[in-house]
Amino acid sequence: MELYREQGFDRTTAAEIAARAGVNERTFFRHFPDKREVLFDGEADLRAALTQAVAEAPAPLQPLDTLLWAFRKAGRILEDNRPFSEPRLAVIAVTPALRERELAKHASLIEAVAEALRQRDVPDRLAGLAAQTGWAAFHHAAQAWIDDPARSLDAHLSRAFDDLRALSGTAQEAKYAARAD
Amino acid sequence: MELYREQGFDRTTAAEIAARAGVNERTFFRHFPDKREVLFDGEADLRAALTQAVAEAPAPLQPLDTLLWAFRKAGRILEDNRPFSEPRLAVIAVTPALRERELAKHASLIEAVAEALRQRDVPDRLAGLAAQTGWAAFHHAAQAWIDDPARSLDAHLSRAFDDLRALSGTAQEAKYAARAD
DNA sequence: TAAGTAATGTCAGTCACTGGCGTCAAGTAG
DNA sequence: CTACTTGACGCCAGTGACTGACATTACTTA
Repeated sequence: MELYREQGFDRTTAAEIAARAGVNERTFFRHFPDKREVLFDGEADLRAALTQAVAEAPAPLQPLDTLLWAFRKAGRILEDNRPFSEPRLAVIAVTPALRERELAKHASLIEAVAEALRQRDVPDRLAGLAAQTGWAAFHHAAQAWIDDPARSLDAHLSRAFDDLRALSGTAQEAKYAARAD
Repeated sequence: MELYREQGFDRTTAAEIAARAGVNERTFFRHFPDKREVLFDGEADLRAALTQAVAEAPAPLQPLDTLLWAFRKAGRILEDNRPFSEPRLAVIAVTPALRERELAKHASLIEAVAEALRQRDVPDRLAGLAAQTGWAAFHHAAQAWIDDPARSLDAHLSRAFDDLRALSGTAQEAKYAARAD
């Protein structure tokens, strides 16, 4: 992170990172499959938290409500990690190669969430769609929360999921949801 | 494509591709920024078709209906290109590096669609969410269409968007939508 | 403490990609 | 028709991400 922030991702070599960490370059590549992966280490935690939260959600909830519940719960990880994830996201945002990897990670998380939904007897076809849709809302909320930390992540989540529902509703509902911030 | 299909993406070098095309390796990299990009050349066409279709959609439509309309229209490009895109997708599917790039392309298309929606006065916050959500449905439909070409792409699209609506509906609606295939 | 195992260092090699430079072909102005 | 520009291509050398093979060191455990 230090190096990536100082000189940018593209201009820091794997050898530099290894040196800064006090190890050999070869050793670096034994810990991380590639240069990008360094920034996506906590992903396993988030995945575990998410799938577990989906599994633990109250039984009678609808797919999207299940996801909202799960995202609220897993969101605490984000809130706790904000000091770390903020510079991290800044680096990712300005590096196309890292954005690609981020999207791949998200896709993998979405698939895990979809699978967790299927375990809850959400119909197969709906599970994938619900996971992607819910994730989109989650992602929007997280982005809004980064830009505007004054509100809680939960508040941003509620709004994003309301927007989602408004999308499938009537014109009036959609416009209403848009007007109320 | 020949080489990627014969020996896989990872095991074909840029030099081989260049040789097969009868040019120098350096020339290859002057035409494509990198090895992956070769498989994503038609993207500009799809983007143009999509944004134009969104712009041309009947005025009174809701965001998601606008997208359904646009995807139907742009879907013809897919139908016409099926012989090309089928082996292409097969190669992408088995190569993580290519899947990453595909996700990046999709993200870029989604952003273009979102922008097209904003041009139609879809509220800012809703546009991004609608684009991602609609794209998810489109993608599911396209995938289903690849797996089951018996039905038309339009039919798959209708079903996917119905699923989408069912997600925001009541439990009964969702289960009903799932039962009807 | 000795044997075994896992982590690290060293070295050489492959390959994607880049900058610099010379060549050659196709205009284009005069 | 000629001089001049422009653009596509080939050639060469270099950087840097990774990888495999093997030696070495650190750590466990009997």
